[in-house]
Amino acid sequence: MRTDQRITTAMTELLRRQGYAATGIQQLAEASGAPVGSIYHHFKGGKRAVAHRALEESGAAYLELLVLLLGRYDDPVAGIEGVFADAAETIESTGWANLCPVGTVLGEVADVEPELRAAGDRVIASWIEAGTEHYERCGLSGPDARSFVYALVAGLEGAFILARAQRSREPLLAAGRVLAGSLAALLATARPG
Amino acid sequence: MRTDQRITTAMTELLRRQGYAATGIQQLAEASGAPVGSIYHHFKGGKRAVAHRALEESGAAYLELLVLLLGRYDDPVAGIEGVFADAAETIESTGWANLCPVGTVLGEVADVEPELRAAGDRVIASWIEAGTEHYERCGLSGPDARSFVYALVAGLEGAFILARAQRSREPLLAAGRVLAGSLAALLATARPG
DNA sequence: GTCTATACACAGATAGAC
DNA sequence: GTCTATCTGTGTATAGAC
Repeated sequence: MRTDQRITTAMTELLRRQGYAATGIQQLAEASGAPVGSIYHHFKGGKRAVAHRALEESGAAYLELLVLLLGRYDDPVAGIEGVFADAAETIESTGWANLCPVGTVLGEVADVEPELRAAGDRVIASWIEAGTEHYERCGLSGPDARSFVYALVAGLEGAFILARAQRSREPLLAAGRVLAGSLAALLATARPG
Repeated sequence: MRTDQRITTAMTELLRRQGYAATGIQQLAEASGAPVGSIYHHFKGGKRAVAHRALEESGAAYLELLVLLLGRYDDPVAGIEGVFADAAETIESTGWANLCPVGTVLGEVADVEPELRAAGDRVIASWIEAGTEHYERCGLSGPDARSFVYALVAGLEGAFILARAQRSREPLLAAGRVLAGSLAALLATARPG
């Protein structure tokens, strides 16, 4: 694997576990196997630039994953419960590590790192757009689809936090159940009968 | 105001804005007006102890606030939309600062600060318990109430992140709309007719 | 209980040999 | 493109005068 890719991947993992501020260049060097000088060679902007790349990469990966997971079932309602159940299983099996560095980092730096906030903004916008199209194809109106996707992403990110804090799958399973019910109700009114 | 209270209050504000790792003792001293030595005098455990206290205090404050806001309307569904609308207005008027230091800090330190994670766990448990009782009184079954409260708290925390990242009220308003609809559906099946 | 000075480790970043 | 040594600032924490 190329050096810059190894650095980005290591950064993603560190952001997941401990966030942006607590992650040091030295630690990144150890985790990636690349010496400090190499990091600055590949990323002129230093730590911030590496994090920027890591957010973009994670954002794109989750965009693919989300669409894949949601489309896995014929029934959209089952798809929602499936996504949350999968997340619950994964998060426990990783020892309650965060699944999404984007949410963690944005919560931490949105007020103090304009560049990273803007990168996260673009990532989230891409999720909302793709999700909205997905649920429009399922039969929801544009506004309903968009609202539901915001609730879905917010519910996922929030439930990640609760699940990690409580070391329990319950927050994810509960949020999935409620959002699945919500989608069922929206679909029922959208295509009555 | 007492010195230890000033320190705790300043820490809460700093945690909100920039999280735990990025907040230094020196910065806390400046923000609180108390010199470094006084911080260590009042909080033997240093930075971690101050953050611990700040989380407990914020948790208790939000417990009161949440119950107050939810009970403000006779109609529980209107209460949900009211909470999210209020949050949207407040978050914008503060320049997109985080409203809840608990979520931010937990996302950042859950894997690396066991003491703070445990403190946050207790705070969240207190929210879930109080919220569950509230919605049981509204007519939901115990399991439905508990699931809905998890979805509610997760939706709030997640929407805070999205709203700050996008500098938009839309995530909060959208999540509120969806969760209000979800509660309406749950109430309709709980007390038919 | 308040405040200053300081110890010691480590941060991010850079220069320059290889 | 890789790696080492190092610069400068800041981090947490403490000792001890007041």
